[in-house]
Amino acid sequence: MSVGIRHDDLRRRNRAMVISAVRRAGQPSRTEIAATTGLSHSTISAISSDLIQEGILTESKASETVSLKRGRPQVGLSLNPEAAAVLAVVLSLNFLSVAVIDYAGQVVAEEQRRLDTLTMSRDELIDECVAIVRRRLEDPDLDVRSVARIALAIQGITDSHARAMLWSPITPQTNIAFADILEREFGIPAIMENDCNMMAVALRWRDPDRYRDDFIAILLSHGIGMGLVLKGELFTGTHSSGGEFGHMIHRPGGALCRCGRRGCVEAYAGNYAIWRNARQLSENAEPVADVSDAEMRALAARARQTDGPEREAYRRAGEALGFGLGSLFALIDPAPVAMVGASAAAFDLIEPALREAIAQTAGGQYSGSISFDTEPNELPLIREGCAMRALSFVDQEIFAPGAQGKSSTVRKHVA
Amino acid sequence: MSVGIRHDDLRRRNRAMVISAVRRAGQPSRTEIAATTGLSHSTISAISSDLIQEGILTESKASETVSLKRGRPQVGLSLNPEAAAVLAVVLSLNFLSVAVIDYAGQVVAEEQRRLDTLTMSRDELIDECVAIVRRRLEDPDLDVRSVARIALAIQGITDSHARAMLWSPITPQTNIAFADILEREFGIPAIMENDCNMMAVALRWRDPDRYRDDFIAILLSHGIGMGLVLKGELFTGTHSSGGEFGHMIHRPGGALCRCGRRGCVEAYAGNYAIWRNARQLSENAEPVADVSDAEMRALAARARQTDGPEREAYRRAGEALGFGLGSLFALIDPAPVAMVGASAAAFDLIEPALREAIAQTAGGQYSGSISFDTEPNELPLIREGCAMRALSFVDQEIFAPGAQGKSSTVRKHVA
DNA sequence: CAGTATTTTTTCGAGGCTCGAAAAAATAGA
DNA sequence: TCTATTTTTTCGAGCCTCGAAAAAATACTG
Repeated sequence: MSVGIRHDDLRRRNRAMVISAVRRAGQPSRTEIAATTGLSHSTISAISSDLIQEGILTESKASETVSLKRGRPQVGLSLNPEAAAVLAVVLSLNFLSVAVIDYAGQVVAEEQRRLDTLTMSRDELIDECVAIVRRRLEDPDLDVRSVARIALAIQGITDSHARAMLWSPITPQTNIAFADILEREFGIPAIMENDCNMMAVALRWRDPDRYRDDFIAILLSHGIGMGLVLKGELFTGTHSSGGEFGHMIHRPGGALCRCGRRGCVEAYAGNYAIWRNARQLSENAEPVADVSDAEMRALAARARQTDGPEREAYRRAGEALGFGLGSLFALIDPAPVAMVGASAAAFDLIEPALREAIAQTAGGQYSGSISFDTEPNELPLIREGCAMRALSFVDQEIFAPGAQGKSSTVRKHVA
Repeated sequence: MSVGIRHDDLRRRNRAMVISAVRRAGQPSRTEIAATTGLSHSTISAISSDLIQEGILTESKASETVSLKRGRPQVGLSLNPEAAAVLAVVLSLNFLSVAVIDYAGQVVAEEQRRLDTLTMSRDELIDECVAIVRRRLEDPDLDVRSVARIALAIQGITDSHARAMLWSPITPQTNIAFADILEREFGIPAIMENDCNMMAVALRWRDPDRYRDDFIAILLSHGIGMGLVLKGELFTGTHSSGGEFGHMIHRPGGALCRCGRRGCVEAYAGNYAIWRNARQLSENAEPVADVSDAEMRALAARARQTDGPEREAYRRAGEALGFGLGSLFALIDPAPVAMVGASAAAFDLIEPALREAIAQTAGGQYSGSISFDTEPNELPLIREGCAMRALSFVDQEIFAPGAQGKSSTVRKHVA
């Protein structure tokens, strides 16, 4: 059962709320914060004065343009970029990238590397991640003491405690506790997140009007992934990152999937599946390890040109996605969908069959109202989500801590 | 964004927590409550003394048997049965029942009625519900002023605000705002809930060890329904009661479902589907309106006796349920499952194919650890859940109200 | 049976927090 | 320069929770 509210929780929670209001609004005045949080002006005044003194917020002569109004002008509050920094590490197929982000959310440094993740050993994989983080931390421009959090996103399944990668299509290795490893190595709290979940987090920040409380982000790539936000909360499984939309069953006993099972949505809609069908190979043909973006673009071009096996392959992908979404909508009610990843550029080929399939399912009654948006470039999205995730942690756990963490390293250096 | 915590919320929340602790534990002492809530002894003392004075809790010389210990004996706190009462109304196929439950959770009166729901008009349906409630409220043994809530459970889809039935298999009528109707008629707050969700609520109260934070209740009946608890919360759709497990797609374009679509899980696992397959009718055959329990028992008996079409029908039901659960487990991770309803008595016929199917899905890696429990009698479960739902409302909204509701009718009569 | 040990519950003062009202600050218009 | 207006801070009041100590209620002990 949930625990009672202690007296000191009050301040902590309201501090967190003020910080979060500032992060959302950018440069709100105290009055605006009072309005959005529902707290009184006096309380906001007290809390924000604390936060400014601690170096977490700064005053900035806000909205000079809007000072057409009479009366004392509003003073904008903004996040102090120097209050902390976080690292966002993204590990995907044959690619590793890291970005340093200041407390206000600006990227201050980054580095990218090509790897051969499929053939690397466990230790090589770990070493590369540790090394790229170390290089960033050794950057003389960066105050290492200010780095408060490392967030690592990976394609694949992570555990629900955000500690480890359990399984990933980018490597044959399994169960690597990246978060624990980085934490031990650098003494900085780390979390391990699923890439699609981070896409969803980023979409929420990018377009809060469209992606508010309930929406779905689907990654159309070599595999099929999903990030799901329900009732304003990232939806995760109880043991793992969950939301393995790509491995819902489309046709029992059907096409061979990369996961070794049969009939998964991915076995019809993943790049390898589209490629396999376009070449008219058997459904039992072993999934290929990778199909280049260029090759997929060529497939899509041919599909647009002539009504051949390529077009049929995309049609089947749409059908699988449609029935999958239909089953999903039976469980959670329809919501806006973002199609992310290289194959989202071919969504025109996928959409007709997808809509036709949804119309045959329980979600069909709403099928007109279901809207799709496409975003071909997943990497920036994942990195952005990762950064926001890490920053939210700093907001809540470090700058609005429970009694035990009152004197953290980070706070000291700012004061 | 969530709202700030005002100062007066504190007491309210902690009051609610104390009440809920008492409801869960039965007869806890103040010391026990302090332990489970994490609040100090002084706080618990203050709050419970308030609650006793207001007639919500009563002291009861607790645990006379356990008074073997030294020291001042613990005084048990329990819910005052007279503090309030709620009505639990359950409307299912051809059947209407109502129960009056006191604040401590004991049934004090009940009434049941057979109807012909499939042929009744909208007004007849509403009138029957209003009439049965009125008869209970006119009972001279009942203090009407103490009735604080009416909860109505129905098979079918309800809206997410718990106001209306949107669609139900028990009647051709749609969109009946039962909650609003009852509320207007009697001036008592009412809610409209989905039957399977109430099953899940009841299971949590009955066996909190097994059904704690994550579990699934599946109704195997004429149709297939589901109640889902995730992270300790009842899972509902954003617009409707959600969790329409029975209408996930098992085989695209497959057997004809009662909902008019094709290939739903229910079209293989609902009573009418089993009956249809056992008779070796076409998958396109119109679903029959009802199959009697006796007939289903006869089918099951034949299936156990000889390896004929009956056994095959149950096998197909198991397969559909298995693939459906497998897809569900891809999204939410495996969890304990309760199979409820008359067909749960035939679960021995269903289970082998079900497990075999799950093993072929993403949930398969855990298939050994997935445990099923059966409960053939859904009605008591639904009523129990309904009652607990209504009582929880009274606990939280009436006895631990926000500033506006401080002087409710109910409170006055108790004081 | 009186005295002691033990456990539960209440009492009481201290310390925090939020709130509303009033004051102070900062600007635009007259 | 003065006034109106809006934002922000200040200040006292009112709650709430907490810890420590006191009070209450029982079992053990000789």
